Amino acid sequence: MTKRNEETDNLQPNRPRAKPLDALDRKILSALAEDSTRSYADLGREVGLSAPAVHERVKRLRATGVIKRTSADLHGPSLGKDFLAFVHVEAAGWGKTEGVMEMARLPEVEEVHAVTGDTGLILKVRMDCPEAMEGFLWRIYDMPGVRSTRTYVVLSTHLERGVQAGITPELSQGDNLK
Amino acid sequence: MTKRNEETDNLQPNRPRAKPLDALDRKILSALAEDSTRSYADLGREVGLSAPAVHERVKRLRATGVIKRTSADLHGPSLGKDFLAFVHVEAAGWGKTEGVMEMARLPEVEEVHAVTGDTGLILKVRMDCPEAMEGFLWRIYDMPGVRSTRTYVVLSTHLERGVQAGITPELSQGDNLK
DNA sequence: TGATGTGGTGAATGGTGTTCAGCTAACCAG
DNA sequence: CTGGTTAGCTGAACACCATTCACCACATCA
Repeated sequence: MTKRNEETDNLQPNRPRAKPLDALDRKILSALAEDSTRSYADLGREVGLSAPAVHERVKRLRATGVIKRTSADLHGPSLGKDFLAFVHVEAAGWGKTEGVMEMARLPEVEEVHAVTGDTGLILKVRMDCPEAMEGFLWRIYDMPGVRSTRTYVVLSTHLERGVQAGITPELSQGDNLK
Repeated sequence: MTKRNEETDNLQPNRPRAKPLDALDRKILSALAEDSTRSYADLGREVGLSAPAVHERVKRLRATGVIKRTSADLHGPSLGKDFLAFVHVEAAGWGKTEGVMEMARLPEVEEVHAVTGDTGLILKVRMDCPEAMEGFLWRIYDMPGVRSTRTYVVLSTHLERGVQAGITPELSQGDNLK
């Protein structure tokens, strides 16, 4: 029944961050990042807490935006999207303006990043077939300011996962020692 | 409890695919990709089915691998991972051998793709700070066969989402007409 | 036409999410 | 040192939801 509060996702670094995430939080996050269908009782058994305690923490992690959302990860090829590519876009003079939002609206686009280096924008796009790619690139070129693109077609994906919680102690420099 | 069966992800188009995914399946998938905490009764109300019917379909979609898993999407900066980058790796003579698996074991690495174009491998990596990036690149260079790398530091992310179900009818060319 | 299988429904049930009152320990002010 | 306040955990209670089941409708096919 969780409401969709996705507007606070990665736009703001999340305002109401009061608690600095202790080791138990990280364990819970790590487990939920792997499989969010596990019961609170189950998680509690693993980290040494009661079910309501785990529930309380997860609720807080959601509210503070540490858990952006919980989603089903779909298999591209099963949905007819056999074609994955990264597209580097070189555009003139729009930092985070209209053009970026326009790209984000295209259903093929999964990621849009502004980057340093020999390009300005990196897009991750997934679609049916190479022909669809051609049409997609035309649409990109139609956008004002787009100078050039470079496409990297993915031949095989060997790893594709979300943000890792990272339970290694050296990652957090003052959390669980209290 | 889901094991990491990422090696069968888009290498095979998934074996036990019997059903060709009708429009209702896509609606359900689209909804679950947005928010997998919604109840079956709720989903059923949206697509016009009873709760057990939706449950049956979701169970099948899981079994056939269309739903790879359901996971909590974490917020990098809240976990101390403020630094995101794409690394292009040029390596000599290993297609999908040991080196790729070695990279996938590094906790900073979120994605590994073999691509066409002026590079061989694209890595998506997330870590604490630029200093960590330096150490990471050293480890990459230590791997046998690595010739060169090119790093694109992400300045801002404007979109980051999973595979879209794509309910637009023209995407599937012969699915729901039976 | 009758057998078979697929996929749906509504009702029943067991498990899980969720709430609540109370307990404990830490912290702070007096 | 002591009393008040707060944060966070626990076990019990409750409501809701996932899951199962028997039954049914419809399409397919011998």
